[in-house]
Amino acid sequence: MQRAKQQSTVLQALDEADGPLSARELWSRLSGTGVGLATVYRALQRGVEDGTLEAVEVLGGGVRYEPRSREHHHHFLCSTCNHAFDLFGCVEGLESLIPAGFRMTGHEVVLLGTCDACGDA
Amino acid sequence: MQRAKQQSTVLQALDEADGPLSARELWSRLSGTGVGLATVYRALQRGVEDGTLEAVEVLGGGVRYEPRSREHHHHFLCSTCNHAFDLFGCVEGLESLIPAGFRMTGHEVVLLGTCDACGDA
DNA sequence: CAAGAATTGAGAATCGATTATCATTTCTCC
DNA sequence: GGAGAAATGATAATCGATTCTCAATTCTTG
Repeated sequence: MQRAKQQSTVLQALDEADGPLSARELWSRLSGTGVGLATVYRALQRGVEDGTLEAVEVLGGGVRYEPRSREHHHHFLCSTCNHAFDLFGCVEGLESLIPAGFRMTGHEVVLLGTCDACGDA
Repeated sequence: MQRAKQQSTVLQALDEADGPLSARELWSRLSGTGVGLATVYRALQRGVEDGTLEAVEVLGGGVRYEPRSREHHHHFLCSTCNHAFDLFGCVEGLESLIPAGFRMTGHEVVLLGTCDACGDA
């Protein structure tokens, strides 16, 4: 098998995903390419270091990674397949929740439910 | 030390907290009472089983627990002390984010920033 | 107070996720 | 083509969180 290009294979697979992927999710999408799990972790780590990738924590599945190039967005977590999908758009009224004395620097929104594919069943 | 009442000590400490606590956070608040970490886990597990407690995942700190009696609310995570605070109120416009074919059953909102105490520094 | 059941704390064991190691392979630059 | 640097895959080691084990303690019921 071809080597020394495995990391770009990993990053490309992440780019093509419809949401943030965990190391294992990403690895399973690469089965057949011979890429090792260690290489997946290496590619992710390097991506985070050089600012290409961002580590995000959605829910129920540890850390997931996505390209930092994506615009501000949130996620939908399917409780059946446990996959996180990107959602575009944002919400209103967050400021009203902040208690006095607290300073807000960011926010995360996660919608839960069943995705299109899992809802058919 | 007194025994056989340790579990209620644990649950009481959780009731008095201003947000969901992880097993370790809860345990550290009980230092001096002689309660063991295993007992904290036992109390939490039992609480979840009988429906008194709810396990919630906020961000950056694994599973936290809170009494199920609390009304619908969200959380503020202080990036300095890593403590999660309850927030009351909710947000608008969540439905508009859902893609076609997806069904939403719930949502989580986490605001990030610095809390009152940490912001003073 | 006695007997058996339940609770407890300490530490060992387990589990999953991530990182480190190492021999091999591939790449780069001459 | 050759030498040294970098990348790779398999697997061992590590790490933190949680669960399990077990002997000692406490509770309950009479």
